[in-house]
Amino acid sequence: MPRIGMEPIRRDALVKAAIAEIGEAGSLDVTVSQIARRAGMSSALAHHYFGSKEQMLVAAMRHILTLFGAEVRGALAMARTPGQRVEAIVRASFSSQNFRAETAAAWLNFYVEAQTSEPTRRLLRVYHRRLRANLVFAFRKLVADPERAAETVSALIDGVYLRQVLRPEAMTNAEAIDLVLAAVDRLVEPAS
Amino acid sequence: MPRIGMEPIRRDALVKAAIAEIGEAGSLDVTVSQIARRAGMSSALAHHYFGSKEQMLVAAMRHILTLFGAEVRGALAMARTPGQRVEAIVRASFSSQNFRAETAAAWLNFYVEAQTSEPTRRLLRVYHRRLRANLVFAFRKLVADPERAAETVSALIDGVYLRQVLRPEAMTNAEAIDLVLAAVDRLVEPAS
DNA sequence: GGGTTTATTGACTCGTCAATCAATAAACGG
DNA sequence: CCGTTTATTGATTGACGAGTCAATAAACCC
Repeated sequence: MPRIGMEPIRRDALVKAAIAEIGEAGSLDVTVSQIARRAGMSSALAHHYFGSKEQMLVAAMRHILTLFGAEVRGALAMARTPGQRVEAIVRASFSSQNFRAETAAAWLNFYVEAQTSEPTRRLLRVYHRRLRANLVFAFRKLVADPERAAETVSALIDGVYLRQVLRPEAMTNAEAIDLVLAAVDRLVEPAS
Repeated sequence: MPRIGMEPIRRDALVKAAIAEIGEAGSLDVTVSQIARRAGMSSALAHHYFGSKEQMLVAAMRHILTLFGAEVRGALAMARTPGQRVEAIVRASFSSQNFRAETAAAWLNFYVEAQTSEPTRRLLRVYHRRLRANLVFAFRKLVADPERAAETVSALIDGVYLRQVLRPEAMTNAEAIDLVLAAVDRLVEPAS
């Protein structure tokens, strides 16, 4: 049976299965067996390709961050004015792709993991740095203190996500975008 | 050896030990044995008084929320104007008591736990509701849409906490208060 | 002061789970 | 073709941890 060149296919399937499983369970306490079963293979094979559970989870996280980064870049490419850049970032952050209970759950758990796993922490910091840099750049022409504005908006985004975990029914992604953009308006207007 | 009337003392010691242990580990994956040892007793005794690990963790969380609620109430009692009420809530949220890496870590883990534990979820929702009600009341005389302002500020507070988990050195509690109060000013000013 | 209640623990059970291994088999390469 | 590499899994190991239990003993109560 062994067709060759399985490695990338298997790894990919495992990463996707891991994300689905984490989202569904709402926790990182998912077993390698569960993930492997969902990806259609034995747990032994999962270990064969990833070596350890931690490395598998890091790969899953990297995958999510990559998708997210691509979405932000795509939205930014369309923006012409500084205001549009901020809006693009906010909209990408709450795209229906990203703003779902299971994705929020996965994020939350990565934060927890980051407290004890150095690679995870590094990855999350990279994401933070990028988001922040994008926001600072966008705010540079809009407000007196772009660093502070960027800090405020990114904290606000994270906060809205956190609430999504606890009460998924409380806010749609359109409402989330409204809320954050309204706050952005307030941050910007007084300076103009 | 058995002095009587130990129950409240033991329960109290366990709750405090649990919080300390969770904060130190940065995770809810702490064993009952660890907690019990820190509290100076056997794990069997911990089970005797709490029945299960979950109940112990819920008690720990309730304790944190009680302290937090008391602090907010105390600060609110001193406030005379609506603006002072908002400020009181923000300051209490980031009091040096609360705004520490280990407390933030405990919070974060309670959010995770809430995804699978109904009692935990209930408790977190109660906290959210109270904070929100306090903010809405304070904002009523200050802005056109107090609900939205309350939502924005509480999300902002949660977001700043979340960042504290990942980069405890990035922000002092004074800076956190500054950041949030500056945003509050922006939310309020345009309406006046 | 004997029976009941409360405090306390060491030892044990029972699950679970990450990780390893040995075995099987197909594909590949010269 | 035959030796090596790649794919794959069932079975097993080893650790760890929640919860239970029986046993000990002090305190309390009539």
